[in-house]
Amino acid sequence: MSTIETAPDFTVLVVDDDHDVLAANARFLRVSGIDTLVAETAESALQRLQQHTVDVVVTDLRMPGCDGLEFARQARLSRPLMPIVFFSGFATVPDVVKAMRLGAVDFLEKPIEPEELLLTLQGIRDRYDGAIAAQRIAFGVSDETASFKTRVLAYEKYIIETSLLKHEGRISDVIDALQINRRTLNDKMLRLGITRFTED
Amino acid sequence: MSTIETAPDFTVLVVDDDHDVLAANARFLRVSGIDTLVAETAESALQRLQQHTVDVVVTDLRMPGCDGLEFARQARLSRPLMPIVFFSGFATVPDVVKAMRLGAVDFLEKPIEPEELLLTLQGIRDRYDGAIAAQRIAFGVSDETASFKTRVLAYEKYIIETSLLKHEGRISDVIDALQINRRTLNDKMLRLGITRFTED
DNA sequence: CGGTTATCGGCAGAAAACTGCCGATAACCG
DNA sequence: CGGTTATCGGCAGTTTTCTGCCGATAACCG
Repeated sequence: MSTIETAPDFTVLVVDDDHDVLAANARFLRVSGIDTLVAETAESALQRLQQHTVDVVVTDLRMPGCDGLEFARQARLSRPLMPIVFFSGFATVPDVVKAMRLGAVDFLEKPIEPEELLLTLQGIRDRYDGAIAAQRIAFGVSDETASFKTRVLAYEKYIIETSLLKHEGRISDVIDALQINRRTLNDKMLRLGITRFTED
Repeated sequence: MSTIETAPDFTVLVVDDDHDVLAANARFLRVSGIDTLVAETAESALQRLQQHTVDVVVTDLRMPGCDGLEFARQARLSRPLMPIVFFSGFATVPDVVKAMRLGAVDFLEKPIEPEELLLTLQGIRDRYDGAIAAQRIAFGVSDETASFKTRVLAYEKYIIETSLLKHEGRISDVIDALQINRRTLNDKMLRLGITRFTED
C-alpha cells in the first residue's frame, strides 16, 4: 500500500517455460510499447507479482512443475481481479472451462501470433482499463476494511465512469448502454460525485 | 446441512433440438429427482422461462436458427444471474471462451453422459460457487452488454460468495466483515440464489 | 433433559431508491 | 431570432430495500 502511484503504465507479465518463444514475444511486446516482465517458472512469476505492479498476466497452461492453473490460483490470492490470459497448444474443453472459471479473460492457442497477443493485450488495456482501477477501488481499498455498501457504491461509480469514458461523456449513450433510467443515473452521479468532465 | 430436508424445488430447463436425446436426458433427470422442463427451440425455451421458475438452464451451443449464445443472452435479460450450462459436440476453444464469458458455469461435451449431467446439476444445486461467473458478468471484458442492475447484482453476489468462502461459510463472520445487517444479508442471499456450502 | 449458539424467515414500519412529469438551462443551427 | 437537441434538477407517487423484533429450527454440550 505504499506509494506505487506515478505508474499509469501498462505492465504485462508473460510466463512461459520455452525460453526462446518467451524472449521473442517479450521483445515484440516491448517494441510495441508495452512494459513486459518475463518469468520462466511459476515460482519466479509469483515473485515478480510481489515485486511489481502487474496489470495483466499471460501464462502457458502447461508448464513443468507447477501448471498454469495452479499458478493462477496462487496469483489470485494476492490479485483477485487481475486479468489472466492463458495459452496452450493442446487445450481440451475442460482445460478452457477450468481456466475461465479461474477468471481468465481469454484463452489463446499455440503457436501464438505476436500480433494476436498484442491485440489481445491492447483490448484488455482499453476495455479493462476501468476494471484495473476497480480492482484498486473495490478490492484494493477493501481488504477487509470496506463494507459491503462501500464496495457496491465504488463499483457503481466505476461502472458509470467507465461507461462515460467509453461513450465520450454522452449521457444518452450511457443510458442506452447501461439500461438505466435517466433520472436514476443523474441521481447516482450526483450521489457518487461523478462529473462528466474529468481529467483527459 | 448435509442433506436437503426441506427439498427446495430445483427445476432445470434442458434445451436441445435433438428430440430423442432430449427426451432421454429429461427422463433420466426426472427419475433422479430433478424437476425437468424441456424445449426444442430457443423460442419455446424463452417462453418456458417466463412461465416457470427455473434454477438452471442446460442448452446446446449449436441449434438451428437461434444459437445457444444468443439464447443465453436473451435469457439473461429476464434472469440475470441464472446458471447456464452449455454443451456441444464440436466446440472450439473460442466457442468455450465465449460461452464462459457469457457467464456459463460449465461446458459439457457431446455425447452427454446422463450421469455426468446429473452430477453437474447436483453440483450446481448443492455447492455451486457462482462467484466467478458473477465476476465475469460484473467485470465482463467482452462485448457483452449487461445492464447496470445486472452488473451490480453480479458484483454483490461475487462479494458475498467470496466472503462466504473466505470465512468458510460462517454467516456471523460475513456479517462482521461486510458490515451488513443480518436480515439484509439473508434476503440478498435468497434473492441472488446463494446457498451456503458445507465445510470443505 | 435444559441451555447455548448459530442460523433462518415472517412481518411491518422506516428508509431509500426508482421513475414519470414538468420546467429550466445551455449549446447549436439555420 | 426561433427551433432543436441534450442535459439537469425539483417534485411526488410508487416500488423496493433495509432493519428491528419475534419466534422457529437445528446442532451441540453438559
